[in-house]
Amino acid sequence: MHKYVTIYDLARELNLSPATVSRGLKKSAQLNKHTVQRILDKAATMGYRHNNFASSLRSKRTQTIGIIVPRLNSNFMTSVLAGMEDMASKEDYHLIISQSLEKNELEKNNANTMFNKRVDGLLISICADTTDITHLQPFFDRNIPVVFFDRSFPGVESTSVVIDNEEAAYKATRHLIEQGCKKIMHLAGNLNRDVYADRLKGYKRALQENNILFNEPYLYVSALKEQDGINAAEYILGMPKKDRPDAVFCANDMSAVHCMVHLKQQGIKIPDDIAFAGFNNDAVSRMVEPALTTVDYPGHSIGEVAVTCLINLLKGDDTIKNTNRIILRSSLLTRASSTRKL
Amino acid sequence: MHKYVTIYDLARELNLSPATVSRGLKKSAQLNKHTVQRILDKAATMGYRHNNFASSLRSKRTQTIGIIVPRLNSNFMTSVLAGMEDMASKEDYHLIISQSLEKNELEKNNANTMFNKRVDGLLISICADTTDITHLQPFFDRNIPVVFFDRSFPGVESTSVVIDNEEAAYKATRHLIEQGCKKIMHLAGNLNRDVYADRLKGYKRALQENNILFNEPYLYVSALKEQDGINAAEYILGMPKKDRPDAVFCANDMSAVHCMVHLKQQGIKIPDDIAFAGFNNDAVSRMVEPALTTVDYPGHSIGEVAVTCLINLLKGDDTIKNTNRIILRSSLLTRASSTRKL
DNA sequence: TTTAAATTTGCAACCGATTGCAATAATTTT
DNA sequence: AAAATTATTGCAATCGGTTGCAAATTTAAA
Repeated sequence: MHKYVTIYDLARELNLSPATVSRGLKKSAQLNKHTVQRILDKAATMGYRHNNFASSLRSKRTQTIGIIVPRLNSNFMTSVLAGMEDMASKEDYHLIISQSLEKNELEKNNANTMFNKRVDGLLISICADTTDITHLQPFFDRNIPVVFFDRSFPGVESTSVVIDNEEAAYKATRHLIEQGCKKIMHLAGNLNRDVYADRLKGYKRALQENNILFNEPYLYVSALKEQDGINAAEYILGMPKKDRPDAVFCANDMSAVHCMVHLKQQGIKIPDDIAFAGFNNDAVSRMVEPALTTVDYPGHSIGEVAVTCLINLLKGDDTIKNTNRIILRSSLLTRASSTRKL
Repeated sequence: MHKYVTIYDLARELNLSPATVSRGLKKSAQLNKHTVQRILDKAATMGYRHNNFASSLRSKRTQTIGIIVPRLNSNFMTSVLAGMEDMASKEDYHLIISQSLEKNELEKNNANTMFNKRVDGLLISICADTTDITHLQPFFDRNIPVVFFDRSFPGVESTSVVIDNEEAAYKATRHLIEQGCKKIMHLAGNLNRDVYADRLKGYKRALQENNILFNEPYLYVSALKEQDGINAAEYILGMPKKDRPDAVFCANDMSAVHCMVHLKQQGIKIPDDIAFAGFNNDAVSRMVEPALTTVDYPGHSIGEVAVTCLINLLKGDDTIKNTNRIILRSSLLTRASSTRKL
């Protein structure tokens, strides 16, 4: 069982002081280049490893960014994380990832853990049933930067990195209208989350601009999970035939796919009877038949931008401090589920 | 901007020594219960937060478990993580999660980071192109326990938590045979990974027991990704009709679904022309039409067991040290993709 | 009541890296 | 050659808990 090599061990071997070794290991310019090289060489041969605890204890920096997401289980989220990882490692930051599973309780716990682990900054996409962000207060109190991504919290001062959900939803809905649909239903998510509220707005705007009245029964709010898609399908099937929608715009792909599949099993033709559009461009959107029209969400970029933004805050860049909303472009991917031969 | 409260602050306020406060905060039995309560109360009112660095520096324990997975992006993996999280938090351990994206290079980096972060133990599911585990040597050298889960490494001494892939594959294949299929193809993953090698073995055993000769062209090895499923479909379509398989057993759901969908688009009837079975019980298996017969993989349990096992090792439980393979039960979920009306 | 035993609490030396300031050594300048 | 700079390196305090051992206090036994 090896013991850990410390800067004291190196110092002894090299006849230098620990202070010099410490500086040498980070290639301090104030040291003789030759000395630096000797230190690095010796460190390599002796198998020295930096001790983050000693370092963080003293310097009060951890080079760690905490990340809290609702769920890791989506194509979108993994892209976001990949983008974050890319940027962070370039700047020598590590990530600690945790998921709230859409439960406020867990989100609180995670925030607490992150705080105790003394992350230098926090990236968070808040979960569905979060109604206040007092659990982030410790971060605010100590000026630990927090950046929201994807789902931000209304009225918060921190920077958030998002897409224009209203616009994306508008485009998707308009596309359905252009395909000749007039009775468009919307499967919305939890309207407390601005992403879903905004998508609803975009949907309504598209209707309005095309002189279609918003029809309350065509709004179906749920958690957008597997079962919710099926329930929505049942809801549609329960309507008198003449009242059934001729298109459904869903706030995520998961619910869209399940709804679609369930309707298909009941003999409904997609897109001819009912056209479909989703949101996220998850893998399932390409798997289902017909392939699902959806909004391509630039996950990787969101991740990169969020980390960049956070690191700028850590560096004390004030120009970013004032920017409290960064909006990235998304685009509509038109596929067979909504393409009608007019 | 608040300052952090330390045990010295508490000690001063309470007229106690820092040592006593330290013990009080962890409810040491050697302290007077009343004193402990006073300490906890004061800590709460003063907003004391434990400093992990100081603590870890001294105690050489971090209460952190490192986790390296190939990809987070699957139902199976998130279940595993949820299971791990459940167990770990019960024992006051935190998790650091990272993904190798199936790249050995990244896996090495991640292992290195974990090591530098001084995780108390490591849980790892090795990636597809890992051929040696020298990057884990630092852990072995320092007796930091490593537990493999799902995908272990052949010949390694560490404990691994897995399912009986051979048996599961055997059952799936036998099921296809029972449905009357005789020309059964197998989409295998990277055969360097024992999970995939074992599934191939189980497949072969089922054939053998039913006097079906293993036919080389019916083995298709790939990375089992989206495109690979499609390629496999093309491969099948490229065969003379009479040689085409009447069933396909895939080593994961992703490839199965894409292969199925692609074949369907070419007019092949599932399950009548070709029956399908997958592996993992991912969400997509329930989404596709017809729903995919698959092997239910007890992700949550694997996670729980792996963590329990690791924590036992950390506690120095030797009975576990000798157990170097824990095998969990899996079961076959029969769905429409393989059910033939005989 | 005295003594032994058990219960509580404190002392002080860590853990390993960081950093302001001082000291020494090497170069330049006068 | 002496003085002034500049380049290198070291001293020593510090970060905040932890823990073996001793000291002090309380309780039980004699």
